[in-house]
Amino acid sequence: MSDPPHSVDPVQLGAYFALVEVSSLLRHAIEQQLHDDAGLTFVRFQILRRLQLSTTGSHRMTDLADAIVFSRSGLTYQAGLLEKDGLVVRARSADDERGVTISITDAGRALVEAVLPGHEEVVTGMLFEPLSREDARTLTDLLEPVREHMRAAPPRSASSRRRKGTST
Amino acid sequence: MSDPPHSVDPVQLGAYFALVEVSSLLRHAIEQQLHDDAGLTFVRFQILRRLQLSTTGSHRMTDLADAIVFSRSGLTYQAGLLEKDGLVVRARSADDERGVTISITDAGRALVEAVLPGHEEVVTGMLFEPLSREDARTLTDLLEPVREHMRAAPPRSASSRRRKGTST
DNA sequence: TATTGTTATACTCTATAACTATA
DNA sequence: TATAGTTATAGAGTATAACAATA
Repeated sequence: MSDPPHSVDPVQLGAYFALVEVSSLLRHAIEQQLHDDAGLTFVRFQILRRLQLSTTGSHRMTDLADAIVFSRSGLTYQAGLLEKDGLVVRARSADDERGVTISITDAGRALVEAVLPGHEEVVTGMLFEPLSREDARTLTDLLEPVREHMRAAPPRSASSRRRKGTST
Repeated sequence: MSDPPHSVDPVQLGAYFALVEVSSLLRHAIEQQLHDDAGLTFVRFQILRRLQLSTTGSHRMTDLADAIVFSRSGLTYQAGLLEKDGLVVRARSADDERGVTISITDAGRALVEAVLPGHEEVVTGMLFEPLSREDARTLTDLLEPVREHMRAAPPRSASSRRRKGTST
């Protein structure tokens, strides 16, 4: 019972548990702050933030879905909510008539700007209070390769469609 | 426009983004593996794992809810599902007649044991492939204080029973 | 009176499959 | 035929508030 065939590195296990717990607690706190301050969910905030960080303020729907690990229909749903509030706009892509380009509006930018301070306050207070700046850098250095590694493996939102009816 | 009143440490910001993205991607992958291999959600798996790790194989409901950052009603719901499948049992606490003690069953332990290898495979493959053992230890060393710090702050989910040392 | 856990409810979110249109 | 996005649908999960029982 306590000696299963799979010998796990306890160090890894500890890191994994800590990561899960920390991100879970952080996520909860963020979710609440965003909700209270701007009526935003974390998902919608992420969408807005991604758009805002983009040079063009725009993204292709599928790309965005991939970036946030979402099904396309899920993104359509969230985009609909954001659009209804005037925070984003959708339009057919210029280069590809099949595509849809979602763009952040001025109101969207303003909202992000308005929430950011409180958002960062939560993040700073919860995540970085016990960490030095150097620690933060170390954390990034550790997680950045992991992120790239995870992104390299393609759990794409589009792949689900491909693997499905493709008996051909 | 590029000089808002809130000056954020870009290093911290990077660490935060990386953490969010990594944990999100990891969570998705885990969720899928647990579902495919055992029909478990991440939340239910966490409940079982917590119980299994406990010396007694048991926990008080509220304690468990706190541990997993859940509302008590949410835990009641999940516990109901687990109990229906014979993976846990609930009984009135011996010392406190108001309380309920939830315990993992043999079937529950067996299921956890059965899923663990695949689970760890996912975690190892996604999270630790780009990390050395030393990196993993560093990661833990960074996140452990954060976890404790977060735990020290009053959890929002437990607001209804927040009278710890406050007021009165 | 405060706390524990459950219930009832209402709501949000997510994924799947079918559908339209473009490539 | 394959891809991009939407829609319809259906199910799961969560929190809140009211409630019963115990401290």
